Amino acid sequence: MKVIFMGTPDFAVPSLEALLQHHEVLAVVTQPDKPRGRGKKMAFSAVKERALQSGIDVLQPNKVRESAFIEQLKAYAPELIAVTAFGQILPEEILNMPKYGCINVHGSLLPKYRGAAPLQWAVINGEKQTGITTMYMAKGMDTGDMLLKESISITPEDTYGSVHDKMKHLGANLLLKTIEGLQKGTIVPVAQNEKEATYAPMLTKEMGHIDWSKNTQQIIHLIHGLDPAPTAYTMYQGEMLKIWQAEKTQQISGRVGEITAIEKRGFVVTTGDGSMLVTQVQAKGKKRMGADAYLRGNKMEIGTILE
RNA sequence: CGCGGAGUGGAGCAGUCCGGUAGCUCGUCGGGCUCAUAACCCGAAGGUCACAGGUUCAAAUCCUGUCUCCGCAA
Repeated sequence: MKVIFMGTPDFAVPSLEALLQHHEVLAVVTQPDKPRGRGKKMAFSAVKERALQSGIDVLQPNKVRESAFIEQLKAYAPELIAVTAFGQILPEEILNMPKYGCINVHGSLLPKYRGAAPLQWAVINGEKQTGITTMYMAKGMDTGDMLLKESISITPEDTYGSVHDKMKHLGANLLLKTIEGLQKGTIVPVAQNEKEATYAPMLTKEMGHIDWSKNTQQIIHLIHGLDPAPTAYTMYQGEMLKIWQAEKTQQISGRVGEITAIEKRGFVVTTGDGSMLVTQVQAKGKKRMGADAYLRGNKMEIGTILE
């Protein structure tokens, strides 16, 4: 099938690769290059990098709703537009353009977790299961009729990063199955139950600021859900200290956020419902390291309050 | 040229301002104590102080350049 693919980050790359193998990719649409990283160098999106490798046309409109871009798209005469984590809202003119429609690969079991950060929120909320849903795109945010769905379990050790890596491949596979089903006419679109809809808004840095009055388990879910970015952190002696790993441990009485013990593997902090052993951290300007290593060069005082 | 921090035995750090025998907390190895131990005691090994030049009687430390890593901001 003649397809145009829209996507931007690493999550979308497997979807593009799947299409390259099984369909005719007319062009790839991705976000404009932006200065990124240390030294403000211009960087291509992950999808653009991959598209260039295969010599596919790359379109990078600032706004997809500009008429010039829409005309450009029309000229390709796509039969279907596939979208995975693109980052821009498509106007109706584009949604109605291809014969097989515009389909989206979304990282949750819709109608749960509509929005920008479904994977992170599923982990933060301690969900035991999540998945990929493919759907027809509609005007609203992730409100279109659902096509196929496949679930995957979230283990207690899973982080946003690990779920992300599993899901991006699941998404690519489901995208292929969906296109195949649409061609054969074997898929029956199902409307989403609006009453069950929930939202997963974009994450902010501030969300990573740990509230020690929360339960240990909630804090651990937050740490996992924000790993590898934007990362959970606490304030120690006025500096940001990122917390990468922690586990529930035997309770030691203390005030919320107080460091109550220094152990072999890390330090113990009082939470809203008990104590938590922090085992991996990262100080400003330093690498991520085991809390035991951190403690060798940075003596923490028992009784210090983390904020 | 966006701002900033850092490269010192296997790990994390001190020492750098005010040049002059490389230190701390761990780990490792050997021995001891112990019913036993991740605990304790004694001892040992292990470092071209990121790299390249320069200044000096003498450089981890001062000067110049390079490489790498990291935080912030985007």
